[in-house]
Amino acid sequence: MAKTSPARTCPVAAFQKMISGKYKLRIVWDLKDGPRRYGEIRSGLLRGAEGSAEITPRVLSRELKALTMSGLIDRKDFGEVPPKVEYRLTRKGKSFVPVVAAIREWGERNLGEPVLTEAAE
Amino acid sequence: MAKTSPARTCPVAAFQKMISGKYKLRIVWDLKDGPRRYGEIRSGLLRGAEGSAEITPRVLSRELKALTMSGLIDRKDFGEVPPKVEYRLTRKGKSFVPVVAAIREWGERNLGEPVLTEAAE
DNA sequence: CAGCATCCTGCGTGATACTG
DNA sequence: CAGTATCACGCAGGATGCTG
Repeated sequence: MAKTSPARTCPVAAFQKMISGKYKLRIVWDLKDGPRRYGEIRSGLLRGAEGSAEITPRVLSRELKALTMSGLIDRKDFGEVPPKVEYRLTRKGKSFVPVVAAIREWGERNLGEPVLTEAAE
Repeated sequence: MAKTSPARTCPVAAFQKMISGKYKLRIVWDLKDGPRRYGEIRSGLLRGAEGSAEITPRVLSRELKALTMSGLIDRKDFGEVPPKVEYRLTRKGKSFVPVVAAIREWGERNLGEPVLTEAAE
């Protein structure tokens, strides 16, 4: 459906869809320091979260696959046993890091504290 | 800082939670130009989306309430009939606009095109 | 006009178990 | 180690109808 439709799927909506999922953003952030293996990502996510119990392989796998299909990360399978797979940011993924950084920065400044609504209530 | 704060609810996770919902980001973006009435927001969201059919009052209402409770927007009820309610960004909400801007900018640059996964790297 | 009440459905996510 | 398969469930979110 090429369509002539000029209505460009609202970038924000597309973004929402791309990062939908509880771990995608954190995975990207985790990979900014370099390639990581499946298990490392998993452990990393666990360390970062105090609330999450465990990330099931099914979920993590899905997130990674989605990120790969979004073109943010790249999967490198070393083949052979024992299995070794590394995930790394693509160029697109790297270009996305600053955005995540902005999000984190803002979040740290405004979400760390218990919502101090300056005039609310 | 109450708590020992070793595991600070990951800002990214908090962010995700805050903007969870299909319209929150777009509502914030819409309000950056100034206060808007309920109906205006609704129409605005419809214009911006080519895919969304209609936003049900139930959903929009919920999003607005959530944003209000997050401290991003402020609800001003003019009372009296006919009902007139305006929503506007709080200081916190305004500080969030640049982040959304970054998201949009990145999205426009990278999500408008059909994912050209650069094989090379 | 700006909502709320009710019903219904798909999907994201967690738990558990198994495999190459 | 790095996944896949199956089951189950909560909840976001759409449809409809009603109200102050």
